[in-house]
Amino acid sequence: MAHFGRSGPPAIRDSFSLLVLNVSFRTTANDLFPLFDRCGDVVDIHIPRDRRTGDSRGFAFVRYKYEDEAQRAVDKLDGRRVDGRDIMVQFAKYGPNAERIQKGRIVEEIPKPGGRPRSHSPRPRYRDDYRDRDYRRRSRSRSADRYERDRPRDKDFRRRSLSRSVSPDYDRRHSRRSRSPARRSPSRSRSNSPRAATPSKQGHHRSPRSQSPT
DNA sequence: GTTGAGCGTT
Repeated sequence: MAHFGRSGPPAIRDSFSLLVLNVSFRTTANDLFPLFDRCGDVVDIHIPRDRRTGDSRGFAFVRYKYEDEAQRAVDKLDGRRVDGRDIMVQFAKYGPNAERIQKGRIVEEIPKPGGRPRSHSPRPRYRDDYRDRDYRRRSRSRSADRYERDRPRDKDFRRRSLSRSVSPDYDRRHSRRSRSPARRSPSRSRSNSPRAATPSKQGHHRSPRSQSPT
């Protein structure tokens, strides 16, 4: 019943795949079940989720028993407002079973048990195309934008950064032993760095006594 | 806490 995608797709011999788009990210299969179930017998509902976060991608797949019900749902639930968003119901075109789907009708051939052809498998070679599933960049949103940022490829840069960190550190310790350890503005120590100090901070200083007690 | 064109099994 409400356990969709738990034990995999049940009896997909004859079913119609419907694609529901424009659904809210919070919408779940259980939320669409009562809605689509009213249009007919829903065989199964699957909502693709992200492997990283696990959140819904914003669309779901609904399988009906008959095309009549599927078509009805497309005409009835299509444009329906769900969770505050207008969903779009349409027949699934692509998918793992799309090759065997005709207008939404899954004409999957059932392998006959015991009747295994010993001659030669119709598969010349194994399907190593699994890697081809590079999972197209569907997340063209904030997530992608953030990752699109220029990443530091220069490893030397990182190393140099580390080395540079050591120099001032040594100077600071040395200076501390030689000079007065206390009462030393951090900004002054910074000036000791081999690199030219940036006097850009010498604008104007406000009174330190902002809240002086009376 | 956010986002929004499309096509699916963790």
